[in-house]
Amino acid sequence: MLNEKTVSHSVECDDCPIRHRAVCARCESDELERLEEIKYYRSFEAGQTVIWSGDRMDFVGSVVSGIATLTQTMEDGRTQMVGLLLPSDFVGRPGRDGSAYDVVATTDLVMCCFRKKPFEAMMARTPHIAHRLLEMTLDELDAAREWMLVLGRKTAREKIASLLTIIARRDASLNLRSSKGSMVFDLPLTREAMADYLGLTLETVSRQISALKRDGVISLQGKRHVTVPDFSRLLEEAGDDSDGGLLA
Amino acid sequence: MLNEKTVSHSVECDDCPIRHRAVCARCESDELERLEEIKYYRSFEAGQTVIWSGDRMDFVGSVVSGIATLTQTMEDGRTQMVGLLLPSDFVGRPGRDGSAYDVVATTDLVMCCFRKKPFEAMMARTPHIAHRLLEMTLDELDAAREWMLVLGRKTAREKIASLLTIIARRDASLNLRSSKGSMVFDLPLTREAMADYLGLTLETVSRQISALKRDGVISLQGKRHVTVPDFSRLLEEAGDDSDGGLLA
DNA sequence: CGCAGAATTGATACATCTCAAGCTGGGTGG
DNA sequence: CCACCCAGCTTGAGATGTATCAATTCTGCG
Repeated sequence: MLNEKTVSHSVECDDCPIRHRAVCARCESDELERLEEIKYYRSFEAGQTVIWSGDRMDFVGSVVSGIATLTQTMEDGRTQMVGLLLPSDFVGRPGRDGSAYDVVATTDLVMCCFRKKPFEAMMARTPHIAHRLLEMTLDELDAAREWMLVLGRKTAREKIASLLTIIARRDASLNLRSSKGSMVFDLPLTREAMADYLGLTLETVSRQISALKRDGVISLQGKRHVTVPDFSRLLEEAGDDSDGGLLA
Repeated sequence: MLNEKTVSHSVECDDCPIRHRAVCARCESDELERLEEIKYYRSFEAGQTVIWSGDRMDFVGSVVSGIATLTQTMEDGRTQMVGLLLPSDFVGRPGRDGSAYDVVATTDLVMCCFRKKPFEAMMARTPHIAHRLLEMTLDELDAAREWMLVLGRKTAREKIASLLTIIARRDASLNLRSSKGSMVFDLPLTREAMADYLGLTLETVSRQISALKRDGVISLQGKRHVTVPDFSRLLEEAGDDSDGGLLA
């Protein structure tokens, strides 16, 4: 069942789709060359677990393409998603051996990996990498705190709307199509995964999506393809104050 | 009403209570000297707001003594605490101008501050600081994700128990008294602040504390002083699997 | 002493969960 | 090519945990 592959054919960093967003974004060409020497690719199929919580983790890496999730699970099975990893996001923690979370590929996934030791050594003498990693970590911390507000204080309907705005925004920033108000995108998550993200049950997720559809806030083509006729309306539903920056 | 003071008398870094835990922990003595030149102290009274969300923030700093909270507020007043700042914790984000959160002193508070520009410059040429800040940020991110599980999936009783374990642990790691199973500490938060931390109402917090008292999980002397006769029992109530590391 | 902020307790309302039944659509084997 | 199957999803009815509204009771302090 383990269909993970280590891809050996080398891809040039210069042609890499996440060249300017990932942990290597600030690297000069000579630094990139050294990274190129120690990097390797791994691919995973949709549904595969990349790392188990508690497992020893001897590598770090960036998502090149596809989507993965970070989840925590309690003994009795309750699970909470704590992170959604999109292309350019970083996985792993320099200076720690085990993973604190399960990392699961929700779509087919390609990662650009480094064994931890060489990466740490590289980081120690390459401030560009350390600084970029700090910046990315601070962004993730902000996102996590934003999410704490969603989890702690928003209603089910607001939670769904919040998730939709986030996916819509991320999608827009990747694909650069902001067709004036009307946005279209695919949900990369099952209802159950959305529930785990939002601290809800999948039934409640389904009901609230139906409700938003009934109220004309969104429309669906199939179960995953979403159209948002009026983004500011969606923002209102999410309880977000600012209608600010479509492409923040 | 603004009773904040800038304390001018200089305190030696060598004698600083957070010397070995704060962002400066890894600094050599020459680096410390340069930090000493640009640092200044500010104190705040209990209840005072240190920074308003959205405000321009021209400094960063560390909590030297006292406790502060990081909170987010929605238009309609719903509030979620997203961070609890104890001595040695860092406030502010290099590379960003405004604060995303309200920072409020819940007790009298002393902070060791740096104007942002000089600090950023210092950071750029002092890897010890940048690395320590990365490490601290990663720790905060882990804590935030842990908290997402609490907010999203735990019951009110488990939330209270979780908060108590966290406070107990932090208190123990500061004061180094682990009198074999029986732990004693003060709650640094009002019921309302606890509610804001846990995504509950203050009434529910009060009820669950009463329930834990009734069930012998904790006992109270006054409203703030807590005794935990059996810490592992409290951990069970929190829904945490491991009874692991009292002083992790 | 008496006031004010903090906390407790009670009664009821309501949002979300739980349990259960059906639906839908895409893939597979006969 | 059709029938079936199954994961993913939707919808319903009832149970339950927490919020809400309201009334007291503490506790420290001027």
